[in-house]
Amino acid sequence: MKREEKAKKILKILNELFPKPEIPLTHRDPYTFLIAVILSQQCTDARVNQITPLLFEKAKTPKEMVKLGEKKIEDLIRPVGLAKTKARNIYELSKILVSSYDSEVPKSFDELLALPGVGRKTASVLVSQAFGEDAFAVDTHIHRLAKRWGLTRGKNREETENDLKAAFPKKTWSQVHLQMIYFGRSYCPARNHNPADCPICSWAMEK
DNA sequence: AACTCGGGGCA
DNA sequence: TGCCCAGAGTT
Repeated sequence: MKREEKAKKILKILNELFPKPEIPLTHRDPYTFLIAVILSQQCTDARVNQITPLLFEKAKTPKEMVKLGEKKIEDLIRPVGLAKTKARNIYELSKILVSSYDSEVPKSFDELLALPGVGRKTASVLVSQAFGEDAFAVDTHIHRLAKRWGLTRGKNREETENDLKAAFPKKTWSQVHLQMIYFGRSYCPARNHNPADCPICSWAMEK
């Protein structure tokens, strides 16, 4: 099957299964979204969702976070793992936002990348999901699906990102990114995956 | 590009 | 208990 044809069929299935994917509440405010994404690093959503209400009740702006202090942050986020590192990053990052960005979250990939605790993945998620830029944030989940669907032969993230961008129309990138994450959770998990039961792998998977 | 790091999940 | 893995940071 030709790539455009395959991508079209995949788009159709994703749109049927996840029409207009809902952006979770925390995503609407860039600062709390950024913090939630950092907390999600190497951690399940369930754990993050359990602690964000408590954290944001205490501090939901950079200024309040700085005031709360590193130690208190660490105590509040303990269940997400890597609490010490994440608390330090969140604290330092919040100080930088206050001092250099007028307490706003910067909107460019490069500025985000320069913040402590923000790497390629977190910066990509921010620009695509909070700031509406057309982007893919390739993490292992996205990578896994792209490989299984034969959309990339890539071994690294960069290559996968380029292949996905080539496969789908630009204005769909951010939405497809979200849909792929939801699809991966429900139909195409990392483990215990049976291609025959997956609405896309069942026909798209190569050999 | 390859390695390190701290910690979660799972056998 | 040990192996694997995600994602940031470092070299």
